[in-house]
Amino acid sequence: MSNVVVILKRLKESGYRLTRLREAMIGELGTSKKLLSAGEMIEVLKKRKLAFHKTSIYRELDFLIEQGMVKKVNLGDKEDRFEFALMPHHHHAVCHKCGDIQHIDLEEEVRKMEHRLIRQQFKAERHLVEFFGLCRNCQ
Amino acid sequence: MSNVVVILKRLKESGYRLTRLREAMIGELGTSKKLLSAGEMIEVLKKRKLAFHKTSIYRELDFLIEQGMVKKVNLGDKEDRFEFALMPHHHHAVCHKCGDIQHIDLEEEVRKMEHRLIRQQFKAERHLVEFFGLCRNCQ
DNA sequence: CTTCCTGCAAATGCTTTGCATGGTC
DNA sequence: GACCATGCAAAGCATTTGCAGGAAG
Repeated sequence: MSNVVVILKRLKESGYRLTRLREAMIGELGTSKKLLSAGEMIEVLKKRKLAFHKTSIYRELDFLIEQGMVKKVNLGDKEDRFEFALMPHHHHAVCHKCGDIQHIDLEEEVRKMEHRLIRQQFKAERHLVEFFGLCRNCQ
Repeated sequence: MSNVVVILKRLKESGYRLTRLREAMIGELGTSKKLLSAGEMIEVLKKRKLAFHKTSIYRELDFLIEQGMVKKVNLGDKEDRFEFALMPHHHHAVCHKCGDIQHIDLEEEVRKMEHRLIRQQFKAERHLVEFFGLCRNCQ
């Protein structure tokens, strides 16, 4: 069952409504190859000719985060970006040409980094590990 | 010769002036244990009873970046933070309790990560690798 | 006394809030 | 019909810009 369906189902079970906008936003998050920011979400939905107000996008994103369905990802620019919270912890390789992202597993190397930090008496709890460059199609 | 002195010297040689505010800001960047954001710079200098206008802080930070003396570092929050550009590439271990930072060298592990990406046909050009946790004093 | 620097006021851009209306179940 | 969701207007906040006055050399 796709993440999109799982999320819609959970929200429904919690007594929340399945509105046009909510379904569209969750759908976009599920299919977009890029990590969308609030502004990009607004643009994408405008292109789909949906009628809505910006305010609702910000509110809905906050709502989805509160519900634990979505989480913020920061790629070092000022915009918060959003992705489903359901997937296991991972990192991103972001193509700066087409915006496409690959989800990558770097846990092994991250663990080594954390060990190095322990030797320096720093107890790591959270990290930010993201890469930017060119994807296979854009090289 | 300290970074602070080097920067003041270079600016002077380029025909720029050494004003109270400029010297104070460069001094703070040189001595702060935290990575300062524009807002924090404003607070710190206010505490020192310097008279100045916010605008000047933003303008001066931009100026120092243009001159190549300072660079922006993003730690995944919305605020840009600033540090001297003179030091070699490095990463940060940020204590979320006291804000203190350690500069760390993780080049070896980063190179391994980049190799893993190459195997997935992604050509890495830039990365964001930062850690958050507790420093030796705060554990 | 030149030209760099700064203060101030206002504009910008993104995000949030309050309140009334509308839509979903 | 109840209550969640949305539209709209206005407020907030960090940052930027234009212009005129101030100070470093």
